[in-house]
Amino acid sequence: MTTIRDVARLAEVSTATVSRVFTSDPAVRPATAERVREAAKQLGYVPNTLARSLRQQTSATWALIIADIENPFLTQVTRGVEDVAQSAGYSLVLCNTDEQPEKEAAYLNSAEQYRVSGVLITPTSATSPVDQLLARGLPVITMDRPLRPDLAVDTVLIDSRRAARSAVDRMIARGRRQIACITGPRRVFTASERVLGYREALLEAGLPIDEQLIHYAAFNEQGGRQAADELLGRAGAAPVEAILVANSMMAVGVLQVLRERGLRPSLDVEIVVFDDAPWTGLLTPAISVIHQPAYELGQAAGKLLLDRLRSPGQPARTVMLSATLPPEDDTPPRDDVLSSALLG
Amino acid sequence: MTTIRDVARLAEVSTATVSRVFTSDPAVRPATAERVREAAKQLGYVPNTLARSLRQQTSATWALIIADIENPFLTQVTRGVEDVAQSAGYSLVLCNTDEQPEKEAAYLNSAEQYRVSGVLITPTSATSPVDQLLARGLPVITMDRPLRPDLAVDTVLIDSRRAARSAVDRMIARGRRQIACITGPRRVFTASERVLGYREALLEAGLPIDEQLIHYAAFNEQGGRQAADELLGRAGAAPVEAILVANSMMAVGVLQVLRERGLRPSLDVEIVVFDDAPWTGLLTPAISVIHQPAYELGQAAGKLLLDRLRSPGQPARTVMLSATLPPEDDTPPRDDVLSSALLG
DNA sequence: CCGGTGGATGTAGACGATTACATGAACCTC
DNA sequence: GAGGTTCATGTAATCGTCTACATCCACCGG
Repeated sequence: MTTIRDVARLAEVSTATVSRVFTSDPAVRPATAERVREAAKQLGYVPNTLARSLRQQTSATWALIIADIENPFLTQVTRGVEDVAQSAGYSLVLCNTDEQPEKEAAYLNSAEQYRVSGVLITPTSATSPVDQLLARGLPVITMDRPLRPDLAVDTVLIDSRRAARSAVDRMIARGRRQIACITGPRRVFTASERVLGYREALLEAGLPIDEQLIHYAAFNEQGGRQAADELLGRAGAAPVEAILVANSMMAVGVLQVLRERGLRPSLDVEIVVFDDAPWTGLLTPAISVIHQPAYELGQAAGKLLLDRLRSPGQPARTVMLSATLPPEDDTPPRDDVLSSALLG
Repeated sequence: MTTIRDVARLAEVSTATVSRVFTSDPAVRPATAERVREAAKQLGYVPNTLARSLRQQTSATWALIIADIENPFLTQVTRGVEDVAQSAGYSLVLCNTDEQPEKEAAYLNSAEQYRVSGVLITPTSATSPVDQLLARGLPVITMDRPLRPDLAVDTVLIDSRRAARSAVDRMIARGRRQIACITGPRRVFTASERVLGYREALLEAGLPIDEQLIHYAAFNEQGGRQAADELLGRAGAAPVEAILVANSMMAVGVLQVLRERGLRPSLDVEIVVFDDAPWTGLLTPAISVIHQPAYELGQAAGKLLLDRLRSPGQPARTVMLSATLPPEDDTPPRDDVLSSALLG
């Protein structure tokens, strides 16, 4: 590997001058700079970021720790963060925890070892071990899920409780009564939050809450499948008329089960899903979705991190984005609408 | 930041001993090691990976450069790579090129700066600038798309030409004649390869090839939508009876257009899609998919990299995985099948 | 002509770890 | 008990870069 010394020798200057050229120090005479660049090019010199970061005590890198790289919601969040990072000159190290606290702890630790300049995380739980990072003054931004309130970290959330509530309100208005909720692991904030919204809507409408209709499962297709199987397989129970599903991967599982049981989404069982996966529009009739501003969440998180890096002292901020339920169709789905849409 | 020196002082040993403890050198007496660990814990010491990598001239990190993080095929590839990396003790830096050669070049450059120990890439073209990395002896593994054959890099591919050919064979056997192909950018290997398979099938069946039926577009929903619009909007042309679509994101766009034009997938226009996105099974009737072993591709790539790190000298290898088209239903879809599946 | 000023460049000591080699103590053997 | 061996630990150089400070030189005003 060629080093700064090799370049210095060839260009007949000191290593300091070479370094100045590569850090764009204006004090170097243009002619000298040109000679250095020429030598570097000839030798194929590339600065060693490791050495630079070690010396400067900071690396222009952020760690982005997400719960599941296969979740389209989170990949969109990633895009948002990425765009902000890139435009501000930071690289991104992406870590995938798979919702496992142990993996998460390992990544938090390695973020510290790599001396990244900031960490953005969708924590697996409110008690994720970020204390040590904060104690060192390493900025942490939490996304989509809050951490313990005493930790004072910048936070970006989506108001999914309110969205869940509106969705269930609408189901009730349409006359549904046996309304179920399939959500993620209890420990995950957004999973519980969506159940809260669901409960609020029922309470406010004066409807009873049947705990049998609330299912916590893994935040993936398999989880959705399992929960739907239990929900729909209950002997002697009143038939389920609507289901609020907490994410699009679970929805795939739920819809598969409906299909296997000969139930038609929207017609026999109304389905509302968090996340607007593009395929939801392809079903006939299309199922309802709750749009979450994922890209914007990532962007907002990136900007909070930039702000904090610029002015470390300021108090922690929380940004709340809202999820939206598209305006209701005037014509509620009926069988004849289905046929015409499908056959026509 | 506490350093190895602080720990050494507190534990009353030299920095060498502390280092030995953290690199699990067995030559340290257990009692001493314990004292060191205790001191480290008390001070909250975390080794500085930057310094370690600088000294050891290698960082236990791989760069994974993928074309599109929102492509489910590639996120599955990522999972495969990740699992191999993790079990071998490597960290993964994930970079997203968005199919843009400039971004790709920037990431290749920064991989070099970070002194990663290997690079895995889905190149945006066969001429991606990996020469310099190879010249330095930095292992490069190319995935899903080959690089110039003179470069001698390890390669993992999926035989999508053959899969495309089988899919079109089947369409022909079912009596389709106006068969179209919607694929990705011409520059991308897999995009062109799928067209080749398509052509081969038509040629072999003695059918004419209509260049108007072949559309190159962006590898995303928008691209699929645009290509389908052009394809189906041609005035006075014979109606398209089948479409081979080169990935699942494009398929969403294509299916939207069909829907808008009142055409029923499978019935009016047979659709076969590369990648088995989970939602494809939810359509009625379900559309055909070509299963690509994405996770296995990632795994294979990771293993090739491990092998190469262990024995750098060996000649480059190419692993070819096969894509599979699920066995054909005995009963070709007909309207009555549709109704029973949908209503039943 | 002299002292001062400012601009371009060089010198050398960090940054935080690893590791070849040196050291010294303990133990063994004859 | 001298010499050899082994084991645990210490010393100090090194990885590649940045940067505070020193140096040198040209130029300027009086």
